Amino acid sequence: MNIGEVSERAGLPPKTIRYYEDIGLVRPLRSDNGYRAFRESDIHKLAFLGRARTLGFSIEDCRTLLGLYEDETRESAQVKSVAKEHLTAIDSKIAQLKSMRKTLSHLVDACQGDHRPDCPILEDLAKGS
Amino acid sequence: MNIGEVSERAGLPPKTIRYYEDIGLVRPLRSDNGYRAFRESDIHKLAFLGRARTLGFSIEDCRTLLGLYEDETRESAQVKSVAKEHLTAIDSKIAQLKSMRKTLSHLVDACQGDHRPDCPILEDLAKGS
DNA sequence: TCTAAGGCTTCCAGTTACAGGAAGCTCAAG
DNA sequence: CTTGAGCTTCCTGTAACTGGAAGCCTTAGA
Repeated sequence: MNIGEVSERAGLPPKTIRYYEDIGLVRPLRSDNGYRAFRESDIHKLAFLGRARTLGFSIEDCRTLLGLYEDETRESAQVKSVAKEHLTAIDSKIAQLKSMRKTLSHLVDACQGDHRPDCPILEDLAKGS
Repeated sequence: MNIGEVSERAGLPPKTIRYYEDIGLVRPLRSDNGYRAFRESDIHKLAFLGRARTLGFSIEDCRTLLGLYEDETRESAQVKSVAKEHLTAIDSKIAQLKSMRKTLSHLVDACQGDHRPDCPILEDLAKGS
């Protein structure tokens, strides 16, 4: 199967698929004309990767997860460990964003947003909280 | 004042300060020995930038905000507009992270995390939600 | 006076996960 | 036989820095 169809079926842009091959996440065969020839197993892997990326896992995490997926001797604890660390990272990102959001929304509310130059947002940035 | 002291006073690493000069956010003078010579106004700007970055504004937003800050003829509506757009972006990032968090925490909870290979996390990634 | 340690300089590479675009080969249709 | 779509590789750019190398400047101590 050519990259175009794979792209549709796996839900990933061709550029991304080529990139994943570049970094060794998938290894499609090649046809005589030089085109990539994907097997069902490649598509399966790509879809796996797409879903892992949707959950926010880094490429390196994805590589690890894919390795574990293909390793019959894995222990679920290994998978869980990767996922838990990622969950922690997500939590701290959320906390950071919420903190930004809080400050920023106060400032936005305090700003008149009219034609005059006076602005609490700039004042805050200028002198700190 | 040299970059080291400015770094401490503005709370930004020297590398970052040099970078900000590179991209034209600050324009410190130069001493005869070639060292950067920062004025109080430079430090003030750098601190402003540091706080704007802490609130998650992009460098380009920071450039805009700094420009507005120094523009006596600004209208607060311009500032508010930048801030509101950023707030919206923050909100959608939070929403996205929360969505990831929800799925992922369900999966993590469902995974035994023991020595056996069976893992709901991998199963989910393999076949999608 | 010489030296060694910092601090400063510039410049180049690496990071993350791709996207855009150019130049050129291949294939299917009319 | 030509045209257009699809494929290939390769190079560049993105965001916002960080790390490191090579080398100049300054200052304190032996």
